[in-house]
Amino acid sequence: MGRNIIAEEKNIFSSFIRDHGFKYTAERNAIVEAISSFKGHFNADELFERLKERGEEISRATIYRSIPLLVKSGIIKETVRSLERMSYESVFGQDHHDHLICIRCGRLIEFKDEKIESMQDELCRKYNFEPKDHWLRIRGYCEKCREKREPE
Amino acid sequence: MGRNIIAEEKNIFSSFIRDHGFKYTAERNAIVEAISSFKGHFNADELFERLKERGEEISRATIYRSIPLLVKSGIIKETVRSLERMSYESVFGQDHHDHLICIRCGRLIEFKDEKIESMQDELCRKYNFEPKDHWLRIRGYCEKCREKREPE
DNA sequence: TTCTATGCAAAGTCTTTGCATCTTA
DNA sequence: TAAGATGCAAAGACTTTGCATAGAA
Repeated sequence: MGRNIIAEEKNIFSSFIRDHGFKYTAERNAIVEAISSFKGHFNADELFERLKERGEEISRATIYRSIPLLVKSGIIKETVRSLERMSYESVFGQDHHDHLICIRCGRLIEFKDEKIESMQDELCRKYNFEPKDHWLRIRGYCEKCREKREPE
Repeated sequence: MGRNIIAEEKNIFSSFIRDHGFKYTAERNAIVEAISSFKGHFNADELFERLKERGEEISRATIYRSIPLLVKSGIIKETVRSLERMSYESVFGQDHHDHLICIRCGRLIEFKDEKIESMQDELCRKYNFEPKDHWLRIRGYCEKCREKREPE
């Protein structure tokens, strides 16, 4: 992986673990590395499989137990959960983006809009709220589906 | 229930059903009525219980089978409850709003920002996307928690 | 009458948990 | 050595599905 963020992620996670009196195990280390190898979203099962590909047989129980820690440490965050299962993405090393989701064909269009983001910041100031993360999904009909729109 | 939207919801749903060659059953009617009685979010189980309270014993299978139809007909939409199970809300009879969510104390601040919404519309035009609905969540620290911030 | 809907129970999918064993600090 | 962590397998929570029967159009 070309991302040199791995070191940062490892640092953050291992500090988090130790600061809370937990233990930084080989499994947890492998999990952070595997997470860093994802470019986009992943779910618990995909993480399990990725670890397997990398020769690390870590039980699903451990994966599931590690996810809340990863989220709390700040290196991953929850992402879209439409009809699908919960999925996650790295907080570092990726451009933030939001989603347009087509109701009909399920197509997912990623976008990033600076103007919307700066208005969000402005809104937060109004509420004296310190934003850490945000999540915008717009559901509707994509270009291709606008015409032929009918329930499947 | 004070909402006189029930008639509208029933109309929309029954039209949807009949337009697609399905059948408008007593169960489906009871389900629309129960949905109209919710003020906010609800999930499949809460819908089941609400029906029971109203003296309608409708099987969970039927509830689950009806939800996609309700969504497609446009009278309810998915909403978000973070780590919890999927939940829904009525499309009518409620003000749309988005959320600021405090990471520390869980406080939920509702807001509506016309400027952000109109920029979303503009963005959709750029992608030739026809928006039907959107969700914006901003996670961070609320006024009260900004100072005393510490991981739980 | 025909085609769809319902309920039941069984099966599925995803996630969590108890417990014995192993590991980190 | 003590407090945690892991893996396994079993249990849970939520949702979907096959099938026989009931019901709407």
